[in-house]
Amino acid sequence: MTAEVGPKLRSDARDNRERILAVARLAFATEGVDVPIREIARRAEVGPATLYRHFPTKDALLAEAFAEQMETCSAIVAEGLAAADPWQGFRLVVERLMELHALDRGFARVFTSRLPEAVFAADRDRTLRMLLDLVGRAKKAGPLRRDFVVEDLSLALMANEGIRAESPATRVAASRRFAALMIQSFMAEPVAAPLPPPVRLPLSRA
Amino acid sequence: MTAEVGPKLRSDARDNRERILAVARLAFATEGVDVPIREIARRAEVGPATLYRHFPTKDALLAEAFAEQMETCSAIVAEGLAAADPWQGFRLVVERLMELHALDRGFARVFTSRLPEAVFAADRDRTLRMLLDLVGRAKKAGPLRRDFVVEDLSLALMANEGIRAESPATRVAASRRFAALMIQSFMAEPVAAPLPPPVRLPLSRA
DNA sequence: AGACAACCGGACGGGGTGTTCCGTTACGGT
DNA sequence: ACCGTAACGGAACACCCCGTCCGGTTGTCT
Repeated sequence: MTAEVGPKLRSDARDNRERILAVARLAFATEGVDVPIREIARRAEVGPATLYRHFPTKDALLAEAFAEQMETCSAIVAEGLAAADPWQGFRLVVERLMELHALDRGFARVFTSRLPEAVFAADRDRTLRMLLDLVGRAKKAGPLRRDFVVEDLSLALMANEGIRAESPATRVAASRRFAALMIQSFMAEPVAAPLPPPVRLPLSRA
Repeated sequence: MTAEVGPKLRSDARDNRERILAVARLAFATEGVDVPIREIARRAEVGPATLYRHFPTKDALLAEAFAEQMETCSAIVAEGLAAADPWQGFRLVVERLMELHALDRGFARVFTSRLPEAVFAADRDRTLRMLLDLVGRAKKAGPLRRDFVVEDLSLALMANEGIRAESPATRVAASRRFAALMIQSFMAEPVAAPLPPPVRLPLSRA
C-alpha cells in the first residue's frame, strides 16, 4: 500500500518528497483543498518547482495525499461488515465515516467530488460495493428502512461536508450530532434515542 | 420593503440599477456568491464602475440582492407559526426553508454565514426568535423531540448547503429527500413515513 | 437649444493562483 | 578528490479577481 518504491530517488529528493506529503496532508486536512500549492511548498521549505517535479499537478498531490484516508474508508466499511449485528455495523460505519470526513476537510471534499480525475474511482467503487452488501444485510436484519438507498449515505456525507465551524473540535462535535440524527432517520421502526450534545455554530465567515 | 426611493435617480441610472439587481439575483441563485462582480456587470451590459457606483462593495450588492429572500424566510416561519398544528407548521417550515435554500445557492451561503457585515443580523434574529416560539409549541404539542434545539435547524440548513449537484433540479430533489430524513430524525416518537424519491448524485466536479 | 451635472465604460494598479524556465547546487559513484 | 547529472529554488508566465480613476457621453432642467 505505502510502498511503491518505483524509481530510485536521491536521498534529498526522497526527503523532500516525504516532507511535502506530510505538510500537504496536514494543510489539506485542517484548511481544505484550497490551500495554495505555493503555501505548501513554503511550509515544506521547498521551492514550487521542486513540488511540481514530484507531483506534476495539484490533482496528483491530492491523490497521493489522500491515499491513506481512502484506505481508512475501506477499512471502516470492512470493519462494519465484519460486525455481528449488521445494523450496529452500519451505524458504526456512518458514525466513523462522518467523523473521518469532519476531521479531514480536504478529504471530505475530494471524496464527494471527482477531483483527482479517476485515481480514487476504483477505491471508491470498491468501498461502495462493500457498503451495498452491508446495507442489504442491515435491511434484512430489520432495523434499516426498506426505502434506504446507498445514495442516501452519499447524500449524508455531502451534507456533512456543509457543516462549517471555526475550530475542528466544534466541527467534529456538530458532525457527531448530525450523524446521530441521520441514523435516527435511517431506522425502519425508529425509537427516539438520546443524541450527542447540541452545538452552537457561531456563523463563521468563510 | 422594496421601496427606498431615497435620492431621485436619473432615469438611465435607475434602469441600470434594476437590471444589475435582476442579473445579480439570478447569478447568485444559480451559481453561488462567488460569481465575479465583473461577470455580473458584463451580463447586465454595464461597466464595472457603474456597478460599483450603485453598490459600493460586493457585500452591499449581496445584501440588496438577498433582501427579498430574507423576507421570504421570515414569511415562511410566520406562516408555520400561524398553522393550527404546531408540528405541521414546524415541518412545513423545515421543508420550505430547505427548498428555498436549495433553489438559491447564494442565499443559502449568505444565510449561514455573516457575509454582509450585519445587514441581515436583525432579520435573521427576528426569524430565529419566531422559530424559537414555533419550536416551543411543537415540543409542547408532543411530536417534536424534547432535546431538539434551534441550532439543530441551523445545522440542518448548513448541511443542506453541502448538497451539490449539476442541475438545480437534482439539487432540489436531493434536498427534498434530505429534508424528509431530517424531519424524521426530529420526531419525539417517530413513525417511519414514506420519503421523497431517492436521488443519484453524479459526483459533480466543483 | 444649450449647458451643466450626472453617468458611463475602458483602462489601471495591486494581489493571488497554478504552472514553467533556467541558472545554480550538491549528491554519489568512480 | 572529482565531476556528471539529478535535483533544487527564485523568478517569471499566464490568467483571474477586486476596486478605482478618467475622459467621453447622455439625461435633464432652464
